[in-house]
Amino acid sequence: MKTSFGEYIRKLRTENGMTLTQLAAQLELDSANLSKIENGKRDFDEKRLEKLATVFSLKLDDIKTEFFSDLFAKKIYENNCSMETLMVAEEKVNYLKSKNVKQGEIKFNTNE
Amino acid sequence: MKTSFGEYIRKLRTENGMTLTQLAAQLELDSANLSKIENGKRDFDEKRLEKLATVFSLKLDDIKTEFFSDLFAKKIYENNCSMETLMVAEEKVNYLKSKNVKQGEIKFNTNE
DNA sequence: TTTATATTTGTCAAATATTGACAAGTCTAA
DNA sequence: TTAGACTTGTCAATATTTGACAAATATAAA
Repeated sequence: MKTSFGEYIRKLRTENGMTLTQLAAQLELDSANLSKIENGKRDFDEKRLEKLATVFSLKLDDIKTEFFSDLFAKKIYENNCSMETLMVAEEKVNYLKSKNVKQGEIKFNTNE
Repeated sequence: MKTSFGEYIRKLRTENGMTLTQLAAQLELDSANLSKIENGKRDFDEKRLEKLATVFSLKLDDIKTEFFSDLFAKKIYENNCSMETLMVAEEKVNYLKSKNVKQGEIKFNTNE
């Protein structure tokens, strides 16, 4: 968990004995760009998360956790955000979820 | 805390008896676009967070918490990420911090 | 109603950012 | 040295975001 997303991919790749060229082909991207991704000089494109999961037979959810947590951590670190930010984010997610459940189901009472 | 960033701005604005035009002028943006921001149809530009803090005499840290937590919550909600994502993000932030403290204290002036 | 102000919505070109692609470089192991 | 793996730099093509303006709607007071 304590790695950047680039390092995470590199680990997966080398553990499976693949070269940059081989993995890049499977992910349908340039090996030079994959190299940059692994070295944190480019971002991995969100739309390829599913391919990545397929190639390494991993659960998409686990890959997403790795991907988005990395995104958040970098933003927080770069912007010197307080750790409270994550707590508030959690509240907000729960709020969004409860708000949307009500929409989907029969709404008996609205909180607004 | 249970509001979008747009709703947060609107609350600040109306509580201070300002019109869209007035606040937009202070933030140096178009009032039509500020309207969209408040209604969640556009994103508030990160580079204006400081101006926002100044206008309402708020601590920049609090505004940042509101802003970034909103960003994260929306991403998590949209992508159906697990809540674990936030825990992992926390670990990663701590890792980035400890990594960089070490750089600052032990390593001197390495440019890589 | 009319008028003035406030807000919303649509659109579009300009400014930015991201991506794909390729060339040329380094590094390592035969 | 050669081959394969990897890295780095660059740039045009795409995509996204932004600023700006016009026009529509809403609200409230006269």
